[in-house]
Amino acid sequence: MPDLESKTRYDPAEVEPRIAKKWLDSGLFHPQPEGEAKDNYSIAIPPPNVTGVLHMGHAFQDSIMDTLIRYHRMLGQRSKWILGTDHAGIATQTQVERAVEQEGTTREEMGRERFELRAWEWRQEHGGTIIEQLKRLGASCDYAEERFTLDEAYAQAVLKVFAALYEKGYIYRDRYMVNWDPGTGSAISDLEVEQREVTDTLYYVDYPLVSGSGAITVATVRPETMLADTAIAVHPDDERYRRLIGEKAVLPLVGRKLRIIADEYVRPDFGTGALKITPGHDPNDFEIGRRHGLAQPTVIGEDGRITGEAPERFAGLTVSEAQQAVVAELSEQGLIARTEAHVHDVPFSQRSGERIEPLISLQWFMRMEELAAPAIEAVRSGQVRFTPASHARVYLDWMENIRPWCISRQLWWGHRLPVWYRGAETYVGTQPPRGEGWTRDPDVLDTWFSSALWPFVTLGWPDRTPQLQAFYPTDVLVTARDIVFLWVARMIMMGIEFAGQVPFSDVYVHSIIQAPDGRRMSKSLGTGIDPLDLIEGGPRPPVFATGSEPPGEFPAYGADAVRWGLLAMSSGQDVKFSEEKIAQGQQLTNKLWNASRLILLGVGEDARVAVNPSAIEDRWILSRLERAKGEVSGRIERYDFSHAALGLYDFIFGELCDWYLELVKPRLRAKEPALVGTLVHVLIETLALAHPLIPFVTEEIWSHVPGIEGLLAARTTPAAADALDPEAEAALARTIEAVQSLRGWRDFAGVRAGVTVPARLAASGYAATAEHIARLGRVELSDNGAAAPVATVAIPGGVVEILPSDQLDLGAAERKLAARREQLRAEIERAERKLANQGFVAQAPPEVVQAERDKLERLKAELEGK
RNA sequence: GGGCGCAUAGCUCAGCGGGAGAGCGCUCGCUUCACACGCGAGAGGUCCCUGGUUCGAUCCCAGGUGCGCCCACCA
Repeated sequence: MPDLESKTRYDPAEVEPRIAKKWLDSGLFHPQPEGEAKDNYSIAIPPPNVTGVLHMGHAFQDSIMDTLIRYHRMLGQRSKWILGTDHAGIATQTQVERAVEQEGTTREEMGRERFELRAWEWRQEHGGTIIEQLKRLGASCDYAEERFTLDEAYAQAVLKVFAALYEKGYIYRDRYMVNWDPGTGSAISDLEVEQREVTDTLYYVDYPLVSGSGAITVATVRPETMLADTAIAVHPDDERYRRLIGEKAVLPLVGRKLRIIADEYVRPDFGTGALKITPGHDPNDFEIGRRHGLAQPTVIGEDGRITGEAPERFAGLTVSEAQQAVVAELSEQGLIARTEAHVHDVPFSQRSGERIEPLISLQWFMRMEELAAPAIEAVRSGQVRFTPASHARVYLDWMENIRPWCISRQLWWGHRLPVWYRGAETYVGTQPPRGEGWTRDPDVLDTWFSSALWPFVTLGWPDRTPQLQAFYPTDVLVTARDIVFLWVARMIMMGIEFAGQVPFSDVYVHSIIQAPDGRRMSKSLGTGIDPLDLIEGGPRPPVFATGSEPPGEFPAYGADAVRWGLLAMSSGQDVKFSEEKIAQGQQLTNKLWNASRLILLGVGEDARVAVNPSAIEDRWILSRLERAKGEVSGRIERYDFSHAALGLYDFIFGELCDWYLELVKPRLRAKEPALVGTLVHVLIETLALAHPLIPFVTEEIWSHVPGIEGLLAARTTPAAADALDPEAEAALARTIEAVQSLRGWRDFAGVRAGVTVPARLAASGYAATAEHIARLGRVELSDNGAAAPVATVAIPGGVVEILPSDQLDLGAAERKLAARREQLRAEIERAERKLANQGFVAQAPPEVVQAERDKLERLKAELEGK
């Protein structure tokens, strides 16, 4: 145990690892699965990627969840934070592929079986990192029941769900237009596609008419796809082309004859008003093609190269090579009428960053309407609430227009589809089919398919486990908005369908923390930081540098400071990362540490005395503490973490330290028993109040409080709340204002810091606090009625008259006083004008009018005093 | 093309019908026996613009400007 007396600074680096171990050894984070979910409290962590490392978004999100979990645990609820990791199909497979290539081989060379083994090894090597980082942050997860989405039991549950949805007819196989990601060599879902603005060349290409009478010109940004054109479309009402409908044109370079068709989809005002139709490589053309019964030739393969369906000279070229070749040939033949630059949105893969190649592919899909219906109702009815509430509408809009989900992925790392084929037969089941000659589908499921089951499969579903009984449904899902559709919506649907209840009653959508320059935090952009570098000290990336200073290093702020700072940053909006807030958190921990030293070293060893407030300031701090408890708790419960954090800070700095501890120092030196009781009580309650936000420093101080046993983290807050004490609050508010006025006057009048000034109190309402005013305002009060005051200081309820003293040089202050008088006159005039306004006096609420009158009186009194 | 949000002190942000606040930064003064990662006192703001509602607008309404995000298959 470090020596309280010698440590004038709180040292998180020494304290935090020690405290973390204490918590882990205590078993506190692993609740027994007892009782009912409605009485217990649980949160399922959004499972981080198994081989990932903690980034700022995690640290932020985990600070929020841990605050909630610790808060509810201290309310006496059995609280479980469900922990685990996600296999993260594409992300992990990509990592392993890279590692394998370093070793001089490739995924293909290794073959599926060996590669999967290598991936499991990779998980062994790198899978524990993020869990250890969570512990360092102080996250009170249930580490004893860590789950993984590829665990045997989890995998079985996934297959069971797949088979059940197949039985219901929701899951089916189809040849359909998909988003092909050439980067990962897999289809991906609509949600994994992002639109990016791109400047392309728009080519105007002449397609000669079969009739020989000229040509029809189409505009395209993808000339290479013309190799798969099957028609030309115009708008039925377009006068320019009406006579051509039904005629044919020759597809250049290929020679195929294309019918000219009419379709309302075509926009007459874009390009030439004639659109080439490529059903195999464009989602819109695909639909048009279906309407008109067109063939769907494919000239771009899944490898991103031109296929044999195109003329031989193009086969094997990459898409961009093919574009060059096609444009060259068209130019040669004089078929490119003109070109222009065209800015438009183009789909890219969020996974690989490569441009999506829309193509027709045989994939597994899932129809969503039936599952969506009750999930829509759950939000409409308020069974699931979003915070901020605006997200509910976005969710509903998306759910009401939900489309089929492409769930198969051409990867090796993941849940392999429980589907086998034999000739024309298809078998779907959690166990392999009996009999010979079956081949299993090579594809795996979209990672989000298994994530969608997270809140109940982690608790043992499909078995009816005590865990499920005790902790499902969970209470709140804490997430960023970028995965509301990908994950949250799907969890709600699957939870209702398979676990029979919504998976959580609240969804808290938190802000996204951006880099200080407003860009998103990203390792590749150099705009990210490792939270551990903030906690333990580490390099400060250039974008985090302040001013023109070189970036240097982060100090070791400690986990509490990082947690508090992140909470203080949170809001409904996206926020820029602010190191100042972390620093403010550090100040708070240090302040609390030192305030506790003052108290604990002051009260001595056997200090547990009953709370028996004897002085007005004791009543005041108890009342203020009660208020702070109410505010901080209320804000945590409303997911308003920044105000919870700032409210705590204000109480500790602005009330406990700045005023109460200063007020009671003389009594503390005298070890007045009544004070000791109150002080220790206030310390204990403050630690408990602060613990969910800054758990380490509070737990450490807790262990120094005499007579205390057990962990603060395990303490449950006594229900009985002390009443507020308005009288004491009002008395101290006056006292504080009076002290501040005196200090202000001193500074203003140039009184040296060490000088105590003789004065006379000519004000009512200070019977209990005159001594405080004298000490903190540094005046010596007397009732010397004879001396004429040399100055007066206005305070609530009267004035303090400053008496002559050779320590004072008031001539130096006269100019300043004149300025103050001017200001007072102006304010008086403003107030008088306002009160002369009949509209104001007649229509404003009486208390507002009265407040204005009081203010005028005060101003006048002060002016007269000067 | 739809939808949402934000513009307040040098910086990051609170506030949201009755003459605006915090942290950091800045200025001045303090070895006041818990803390100089501290204490005390200050300076600093046409609360984006234009109209409207109101006795009164930073706050409500309308329009505008600027910035950001989400959704959407227009070559």
